[in-house]
Amino acid sequence: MPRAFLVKKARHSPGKRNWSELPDHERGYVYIPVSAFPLLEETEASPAETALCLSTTTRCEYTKHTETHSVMTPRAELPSCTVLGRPQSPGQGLEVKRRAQSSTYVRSKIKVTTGELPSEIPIPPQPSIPEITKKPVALTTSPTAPVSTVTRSGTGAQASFVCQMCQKVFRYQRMLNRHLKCHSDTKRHLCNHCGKGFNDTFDLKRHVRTHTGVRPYKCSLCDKAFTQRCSLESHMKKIHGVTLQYAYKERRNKLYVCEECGHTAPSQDALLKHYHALHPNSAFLRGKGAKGGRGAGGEWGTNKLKYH
DNA sequence: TGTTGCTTCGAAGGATTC
DNA sequence: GAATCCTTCGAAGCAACA
Repeated sequence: MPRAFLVKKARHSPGKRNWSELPDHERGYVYIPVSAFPLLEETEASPAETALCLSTTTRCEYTKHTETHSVMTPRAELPSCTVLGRPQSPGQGLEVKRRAQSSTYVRSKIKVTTGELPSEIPIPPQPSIPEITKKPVALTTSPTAPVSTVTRSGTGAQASFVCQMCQKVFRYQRMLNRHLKCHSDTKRHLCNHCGKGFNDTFDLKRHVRTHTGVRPYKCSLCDKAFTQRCSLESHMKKIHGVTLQYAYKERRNKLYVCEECGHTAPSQDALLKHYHALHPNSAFLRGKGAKGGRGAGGEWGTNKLKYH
């Protein structure tokens, strides 16, 4: 039984994961043994997880990264064959075994709400969020500065918005507004699988991949695939000694991911065609129809509860 | 028991859309 | 201009292994 099964360790990083630091009884979460809750195991193992097809490419593929880079970098190949039903390569046995073990562990960590499904979770009262003073005031970095007010100083690019909770400074009010959500225990985006809440849509989307098994980022040098790009890049660096040549905070090529099966497409149109061809009844397409087509699966898997 | 690799997620910056 | 979406960085925690 995984160690994390019954023990919930406290986070020691101040100001981080405050939501997780809430006692379980206050959040309504309990840990439920997989063995005692077989349905969980069944419902969380998506077809994508079991049928995720990984390329057997082992040679190093070099490609020109982008027009903006003159450096030749090994390409972190993105899966093009993550279609359901594709057989797995023979050399994948060990990896599959590891993943299976890993999956069991991951599932055992899943927290399940003791109450209703997310869509029926009662909306708690919105915690008070500090107001932002409209009147520009002098921004001071003095440790003796009052901390009970959110302040703004300067104008235009020089403007600064300070969080009264942690004294962090932001260039834009929208940044501060979003930051203030971090101090709130209320999460607007709830996972349909486990009920966990997130501040951001993409945080939820990313989290849902832990339930669906979608791993869009595939290593071109081995069979491993990852849910996040940084995981792949870390893997490439540590395992294969390949450091992708990107500038600090440089944007990578956008990846269009089918959250149903993990298939990746080079463009939004290609992704749409894929959805129409293989997942005509997907939540993605339903959302597209409802919204008139915005974003690349932005609302997929979300269960938004708007408080404002 | 310490190290390594992987998974997961908080949080902020920037881009896109309304 | 605000809201939303996406990318990116970094850190915590776990399993596997030497």
